[in-house]
Amino acid sequence: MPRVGEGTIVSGSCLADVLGERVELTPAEKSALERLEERQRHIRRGAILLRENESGGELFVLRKGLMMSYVLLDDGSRQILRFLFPGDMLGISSMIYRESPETLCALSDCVVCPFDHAAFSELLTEHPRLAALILVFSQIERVALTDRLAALGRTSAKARVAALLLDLRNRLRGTDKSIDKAFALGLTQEEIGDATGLTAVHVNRMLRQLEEEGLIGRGSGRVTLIDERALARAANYVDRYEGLDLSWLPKAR
Amino acid sequence: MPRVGEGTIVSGSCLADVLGERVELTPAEKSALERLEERQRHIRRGAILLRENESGGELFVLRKGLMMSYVLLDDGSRQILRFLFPGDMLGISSMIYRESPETLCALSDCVVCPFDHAAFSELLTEHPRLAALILVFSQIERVALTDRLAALGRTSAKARVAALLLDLRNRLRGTDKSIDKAFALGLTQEEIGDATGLTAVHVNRMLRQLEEEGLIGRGSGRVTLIDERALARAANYVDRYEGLDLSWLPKAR
DNA sequence: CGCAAATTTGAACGTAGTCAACAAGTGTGG
DNA sequence: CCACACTTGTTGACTACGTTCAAATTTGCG
Repeated sequence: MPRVGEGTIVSGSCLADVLGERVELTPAEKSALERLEERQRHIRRGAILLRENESGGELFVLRKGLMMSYVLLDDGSRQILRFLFPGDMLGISSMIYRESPETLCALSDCVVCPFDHAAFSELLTEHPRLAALILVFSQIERVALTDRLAALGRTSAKARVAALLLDLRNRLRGTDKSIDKAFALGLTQEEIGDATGLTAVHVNRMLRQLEEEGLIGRGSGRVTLIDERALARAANYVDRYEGLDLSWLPKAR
Repeated sequence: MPRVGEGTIVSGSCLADVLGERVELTPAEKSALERLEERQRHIRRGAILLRENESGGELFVLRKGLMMSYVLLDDGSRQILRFLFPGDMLGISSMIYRESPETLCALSDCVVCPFDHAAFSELLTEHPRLAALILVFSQIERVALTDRLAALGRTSAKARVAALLLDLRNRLRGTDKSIDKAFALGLTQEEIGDATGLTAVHVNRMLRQLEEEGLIGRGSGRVTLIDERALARAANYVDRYEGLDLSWLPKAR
């Protein structure tokens, strides 16, 4: 994909790529999705796209980079809710609430495509099958959240860290097929802690322990999943982007 | 509402009641929702409507009673994901996955209305505004889950128990306006623990502590929220059924 | 190269878990 | 109507996982 500048229009749609992996999209559907990604905005690492309790006039499709959503509690601690990858739709919840329930923040330099509420609303009415697919992805996200809920409620620190590593790798592979066992995780241990409900100090100990047990390797900011089977076992991990049944989807328009 | 027997057809729709609180439904929309609740099934306390990893051929609307969804981890522990109240739609996730990611279980004697995938799919295509509303409720549920994720990841045992009590009361009040400060919680301390990621023993201590501090009262299976303000403060609680903006919804058909 | 951020490690502490015993309900069948 | 069994709730003593605090070390960036 060519490198593009602020505001440049490029063909293609990350969202269409993601949805297109699940169903064969019609030309009308593709062009409707492309329209959502007509505009683009480049944002820097650390930039906040939308702040908790502020109102968000726009939705976004993440086209490039890694982002996260989080909430701050009033003791100042942070809970990272979700990592966001290219093709993910951002800010649906900011649309249904007057004040956003979460902050959207870039973990690397990113490219996002903003579109407004009306465009989203129109998409839902004009393309019932896409509406259903958006509901499907909303449910996948919901189930992924319940997995994490169970992890925080009922599993050990080591299991949570292992689950995060597996999930991150799998989701990164979604957009970069060259990733296999090793990858740059692009998160600080502080961030891993805020995602898993642990302190940075304890995350460090758990990573070390996973390394000593031969489950992972580490070096120069990269992690290698050495014994994936054992990791998945330690983590109770299920890939929620597999095992889908979309046979019930309505006809495309 | 008259007491009805197995298979009896009654007018009205719990789902329409819930959605109707947010928008003015058209007659066509109402009748489409009523069609989902044509059949009813009575289930006993403790009955399992759908088991994790089994395939669910149907969706349901909960019409009466209290249910929960949970997952079991392979060490045998349980994480309760969500409590389900009248008007809630159950089993959407069992529709998009070949195997259900969660178990649905009745906490009291319940009445549910089963409908099939085709009926749901048809609803989405025939009524774009209802499709959007279902997406809205899916997002509310998602945000409620992120609140709980933050609670499990970053708050104390006492805060989690307080949050559960507040949430339960608020949701019960959704269907029974007579409930104010006192209510029968209908959960064992074991269940409260499985929802909050604690042990039953520790839940007991936290309830006692909340009682000793004068935040709640307890007696004969009922809980009274004495100092609601202090409870909400202790719990970081936000009611996610408030503060909605649905002005962007598409036109009704 | 120099500084700030991130990682690493150790020691002490505390929240919540575990185990165990008992009490109080709850429902069932005699 | 009571006796019995079983579930649920209550309490105490002990344990352990993860946190906190502090300091040293490494990394990465301007």
